[in-house]
Amino acid sequence: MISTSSNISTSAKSISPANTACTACTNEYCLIKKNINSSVVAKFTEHRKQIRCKKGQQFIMEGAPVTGLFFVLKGRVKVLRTGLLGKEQIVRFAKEGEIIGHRGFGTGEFYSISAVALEDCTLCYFSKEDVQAILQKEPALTYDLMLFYANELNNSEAKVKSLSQMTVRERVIDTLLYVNRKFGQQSGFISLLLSRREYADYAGTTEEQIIRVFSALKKEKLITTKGKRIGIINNSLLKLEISEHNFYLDS
DNA sequence: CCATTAAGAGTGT
DNA sequence: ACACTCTTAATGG
Repeated sequence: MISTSSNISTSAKSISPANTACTACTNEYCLIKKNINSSVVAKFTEHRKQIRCKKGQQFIMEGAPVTGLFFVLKGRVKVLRTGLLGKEQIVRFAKEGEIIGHRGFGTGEFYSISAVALEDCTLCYFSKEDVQAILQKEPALTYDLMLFYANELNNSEAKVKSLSQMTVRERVIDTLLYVNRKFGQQSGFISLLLSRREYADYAGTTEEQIIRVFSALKKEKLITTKGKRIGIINNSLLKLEISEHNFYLDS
């Protein structure tokens, strides 16, 4: 994808000009950015740290003590819980502007989830103490966070239902629609690259089942695949198939 | 640039 | 779940 010219980029990455202030941030979905006009929030953001994360890198470890809160500035992330025999259950996927690690607040001393970068990411980090202080002082921000929590709860309830009441095929379709809705398509394929294994970990099945359902859907001309890439051909038919479970949408 | 290897996608049992 | 083939991506000269 990238041209063959080699040594130009080597020096660039060690420089860190990019601790751009939140005021200059282009990320309109971020709760902090949304409330940046408050002077209290603006001051709070001075303590922000920016972290770069390579693809595959884990930046929150389940069971580790809670130290702070992450916002995704750029890139995509998977949030997961590890089950009994190291089997991982992907709880959700996150993109720009989303919050990771928010459950550790209040009584929680330890992270209940792990988070790993699906692509090269840059994250914004705030310490637990800073976040707790700002939430006491800034109702508008706290309210926005509460809305986020409510939405998260709705999603997780929907997920319980999908895992307990849907067939494998329906869960796979549900997963495809979710990822497609959230990340969209680019030139006919879902813009987020996931392995079959990761689809399985989200849908609560095995890799083999995912592959089989995918090839069935492919035969039925509902989707198309090219390597890891998945394209949705007939969105409305797919929706129809799970409509009796009336999933109401999460973003 | 090509050759070798490793990783992941598919399929049958 | 396992074994196997086939395809694609990564590595190294």
